[in-house]
Amino acid sequence: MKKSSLYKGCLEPILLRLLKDNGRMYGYQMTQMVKEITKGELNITEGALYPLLHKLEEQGIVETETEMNGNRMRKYYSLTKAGKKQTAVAMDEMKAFMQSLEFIVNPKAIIG
Amino acid sequence: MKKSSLYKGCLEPILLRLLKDNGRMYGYQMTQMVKEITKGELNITEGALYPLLHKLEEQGIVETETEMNGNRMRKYYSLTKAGKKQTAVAMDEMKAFMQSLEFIVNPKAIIG
DNA sequence: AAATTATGCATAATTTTCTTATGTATTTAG
DNA sequence: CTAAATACATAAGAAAATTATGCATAATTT
Repeated sequence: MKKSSLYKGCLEPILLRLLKDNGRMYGYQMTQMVKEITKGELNITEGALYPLLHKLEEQGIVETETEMNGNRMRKYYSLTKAGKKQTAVAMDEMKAFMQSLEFIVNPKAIIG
Repeated sequence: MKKSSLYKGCLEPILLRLLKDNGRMYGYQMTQMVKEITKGELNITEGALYPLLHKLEEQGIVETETEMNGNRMRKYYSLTKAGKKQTAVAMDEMKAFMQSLEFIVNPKAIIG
């Protein structure tokens, strides 16, 4: 098993958390921030990131603004009103998920 | 996003933890125990469980003994020596994974 | 000055991992 | 006596990632 396979399925809540905390971010920035926060544990690949961001935009969860930084394009993403509601739900689900997996890292938790 | 998608990639460490703690288990028993531990949060489907168990056996991580319980078959799985080593590694990875995702459920953790 | 790395987006092909559906068979509960 | 639970297995399909590829500019290294 690849270590990275653990993150499968968690990318969406990760992105929602970033946008919730930082308001407005562009894709590359998200990859760098996650790398920093997780101390290199998680490196989001572009092939996973961009298609997901596009899906979230289609679903009306995020909206975009494209800006030029010198000659380079940046596409900024931010949560819509609906996206903020969805994020709250996702955070609750994530919390429940983490708690239900506690027994793996701390098996004694199920005894006491 | 389906709630259950969060668990993607986590099934293998879950099974390894169960076998580590309980020594010897059969498939159906694993599904029931996980359902109980997670208070119904996680229901392992047979289509995910059995193929994975077979893969782990091929890889020499688990070994099996088939027993008859009345007229019904039970296929018991237990960790091999190599499987125990692999489990220790997997538990460490799982711990790192959970910690690196802490910021999602508890964003203030990255400040203090 | 040239080459490499970093920044920044995007998509296609493939793989991994799961869900859903199907199949077989015995036991228990209503 | 029928439905649900127990117990295994596999195939078809979907979901979500990795890997590979492509384009382009900026900064850094050699």
